[in-house]
Amino acid sequence: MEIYEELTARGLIAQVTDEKEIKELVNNGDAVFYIGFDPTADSLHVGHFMALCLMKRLQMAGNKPIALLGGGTGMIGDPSGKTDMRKMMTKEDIAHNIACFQKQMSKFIDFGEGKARIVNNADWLLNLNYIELLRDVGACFSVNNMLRAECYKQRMERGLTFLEFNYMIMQSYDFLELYRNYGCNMQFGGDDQWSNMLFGTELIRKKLSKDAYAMTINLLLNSEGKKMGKTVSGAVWLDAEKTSPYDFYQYWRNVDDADVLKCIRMLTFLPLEEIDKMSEWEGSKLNEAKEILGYELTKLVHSEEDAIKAQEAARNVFSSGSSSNMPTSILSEDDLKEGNIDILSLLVKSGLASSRNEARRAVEQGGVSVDQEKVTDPFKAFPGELLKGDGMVIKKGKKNFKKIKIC
RNA sequence: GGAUGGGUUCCCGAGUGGCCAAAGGGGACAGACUGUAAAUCUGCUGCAAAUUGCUUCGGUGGUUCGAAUCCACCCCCAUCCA
Repeated sequence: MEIYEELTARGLIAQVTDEKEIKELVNNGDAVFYIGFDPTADSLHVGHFMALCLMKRLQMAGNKPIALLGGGTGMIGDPSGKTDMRKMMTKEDIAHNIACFQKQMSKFIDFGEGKARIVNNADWLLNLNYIELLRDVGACFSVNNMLRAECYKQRMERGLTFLEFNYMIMQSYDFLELYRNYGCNMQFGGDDQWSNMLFGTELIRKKLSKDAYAMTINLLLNSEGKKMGKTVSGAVWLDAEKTSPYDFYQYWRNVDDADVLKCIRMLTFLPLEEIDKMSEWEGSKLNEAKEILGYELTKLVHSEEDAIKAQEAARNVFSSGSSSNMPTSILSEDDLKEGNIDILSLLVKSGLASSRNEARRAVEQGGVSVDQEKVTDPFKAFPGELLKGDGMVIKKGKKNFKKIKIC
């Protein structure tokens, strides 16, 4: 199966400007394509991961990827798909985020000589002259057309600043610039980027009378139509410091039944035949598919070792209650009061509860146990001795475990 | 610049002098049921402490025994007019 067909079969492709041309380019390995990454945080997240996978798949098929870091566009902020104005980032933030992105990306993509490229649009955007730019490319944009673009519709209701309105122009200019300098003939991006990308191809046509192509990938949505990779506390990060491999594994281990297969298909590199077999699985058998999903992704993002550890920790905790590889909190003697520690402090210090009130609630509602024994008295205290050596295991709710030790 | 309507707890949204830590819904959390799923039902949802105290309703001042609520000024958002 050729690469384009595989991408389609995995449900990745959303929209393309010219299917026939793109199929040919990509399958022959003739595409020089770019994907833009806006440095809005100091770590990549699952959404970026999809883009990186796509990059990798296409690279393996002989195409040349360019990762474009938005050091310049980041100064503006993309309004697409956002309901509110973005917070403006400082130059320092952006530079820091870019450095973090670069590091993480090189884990996935081989940026060796002639294989792939990483560029920063700050290099050409920051020194643009306003009047020159207006005369040069501003004349190629019809405001009427821009306002019709889907990505602005929502913002027309809630407010859109001129700053953000210009994002599309900058992104189009990027494409033009990459076409000129690196022969970049294709742009990929999330489906929410579609209109921005179209304007880029149009700009190239107007300025250079050349054809360039655009293709979007489906956003990873769950069965309720919400973006995946988000939790209440924020995104699921690829950085182990921000989302531990265990939590990362657990996120995927816990996806809805309805979403497992889609995730496996879109995010993992497992062969399609194997995935097709799984689609027969039903009921609790799907739990196996979830394990596979968690394992595969943790392996890709972190390492095989982390994946094994996370899987074992999860299995131990949920079946046998054994505590090996369990996430651990280390306390110090200072956390003890007269040699003891009370249950509420344990919950708070281990991070299982964010306040003593919350901890109290959990205890009172029967949701807490220590070393397999339910604790219902919020004043219960434990001697510090128990924390020495192997420590003790504290559980809040069904899925939150922590081993606690002292040293 | 002018007119009008707004800014309430994680979100939406009620509250127009004391009975307000603030209705209702959503979400989150906990319990039951399960498969670490979904749906459903129940509890719970500012912080700390055993009957209490403290902080919160865009900001700053003021009136009052008492302010989310009244007054003044300011900031922000939306709509219409320029």
